[in-house]
Amino acid sequence: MKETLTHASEDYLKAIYALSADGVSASTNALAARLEIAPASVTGMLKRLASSSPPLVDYRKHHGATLTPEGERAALKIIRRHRLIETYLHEMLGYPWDEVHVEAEQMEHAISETLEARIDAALGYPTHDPHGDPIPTVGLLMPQEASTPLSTLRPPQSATIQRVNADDVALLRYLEEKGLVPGSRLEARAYSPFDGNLTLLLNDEEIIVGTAITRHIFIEVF
Amino acid sequence: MKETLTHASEDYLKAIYALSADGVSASTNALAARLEIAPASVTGMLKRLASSSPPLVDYRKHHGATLTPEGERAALKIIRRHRLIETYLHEMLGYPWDEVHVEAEQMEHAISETLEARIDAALGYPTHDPHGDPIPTVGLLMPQEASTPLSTLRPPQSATIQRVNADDVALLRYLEEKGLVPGSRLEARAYSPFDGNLTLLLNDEEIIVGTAITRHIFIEVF
DNA sequence: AACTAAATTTAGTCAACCCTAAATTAGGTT
DNA sequence: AACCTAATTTAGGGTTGACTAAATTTAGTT
Repeated sequence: MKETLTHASEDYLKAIYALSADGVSASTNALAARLEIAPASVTGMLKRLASSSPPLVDYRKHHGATLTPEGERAALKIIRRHRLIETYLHEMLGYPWDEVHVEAEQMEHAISETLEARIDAALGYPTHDPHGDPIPTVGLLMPQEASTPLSTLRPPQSATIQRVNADDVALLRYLEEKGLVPGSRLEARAYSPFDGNLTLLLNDEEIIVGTAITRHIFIEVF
Repeated sequence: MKETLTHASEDYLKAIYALSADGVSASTNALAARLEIAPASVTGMLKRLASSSPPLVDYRKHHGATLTPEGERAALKIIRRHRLIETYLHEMLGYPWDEVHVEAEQMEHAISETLEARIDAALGYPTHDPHGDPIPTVGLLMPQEASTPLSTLRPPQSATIQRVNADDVALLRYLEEKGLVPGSRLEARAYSPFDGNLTLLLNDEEIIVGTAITRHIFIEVF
């Protein structure tokens, strides 16, 4: 029951987890796109993951894959590790938030359970990573939290940024510069229909952001 | 010129570095024993390392391998990384010194140059790891330091422990418990010939240690 | 110089992952 | 119901890095 997974398997499980929202299976092509490998390679790996013991995915030809309970546990374990590492790099080593993802992507496959626990403790058992994503618990439960896209905010509503969902380094750098990071408070001043631009009051400054940005930011309205 | 090395290659280079003292080549069998793989597998890898561009080892059939300048640079890079990680785990995350090696063995293949530099800075540019081994410089020079085995100490000499050369977790744990760690001062009280036992004064206590222990400890006499 | 034991290499396999190109299937449209 | 396209799988390869068993080389001993 303790067979160590290969790096590639771990990456697949993470990707399947990310692509399959409530029961919807992750398609071969979607996985190939996300992992930047050829679709044919995905087929091969899905077969392997499905025929391992215990099986980590349920795989139906031409219908993609979903995680088995074991597969989901494995996925959550890696996601937890990834987010703890991101948080550690950011908080303890001064890593800029746009760089933590790439580094964590490598490290998550290389640290022991022990180190994971020490990192967790050193950080004071954090619940969210630098992008605002929830960190799965030690028991491997993913905290579910409602969140609304910033694109739905309308004057005169106010909100706090909860989570920023983006991989693009340039975008992250831009967002940080503007102060569009988890925890920031903002107020909608104007909304322009058709283009979806929002005028926001943030740190006493007004900024105008389009949907290409507001799509990636999730908020808690108050 | 920047082709990334595989994990296995890095492990081989480290092993060859460790086994080849001044020009002496590392034999196939010695490498196999150290890496815990079959000798035949070593032959295959040595050929690959020798025929890569640039070649990382000089390999002569039946005569083992030595590192080329490129191979040595690569080896020192990994050793530096390994020792920085060991030091970090020990100093910043409270890892016991007997556990740092195993963890670093995995992590050394997974961290970026950037993270290496941040770790180095966070530690204040340390020169030695928790076992007292010198950390190669950023310029990849290995500090050479003379050191005498504790087994050669004789009453009434005194010395400081400089370095402890052991992988065995149980031994390391024992040594730490007794205070036989780098930096400790000790004084030889008695030496018994034939069995080589040394009676040492250490932290106001007398302990008797045999050659199985004194062999692994290196000192600076004063 | 011949023999032998130890060290090393060759030869043949295997598993994990990736690839491209060709074949097939699913599912929506006419 | 036949057809087309997009999604997917099959088929055939390639690389890395390990294995075992058999063959060979080296080096030490007689």
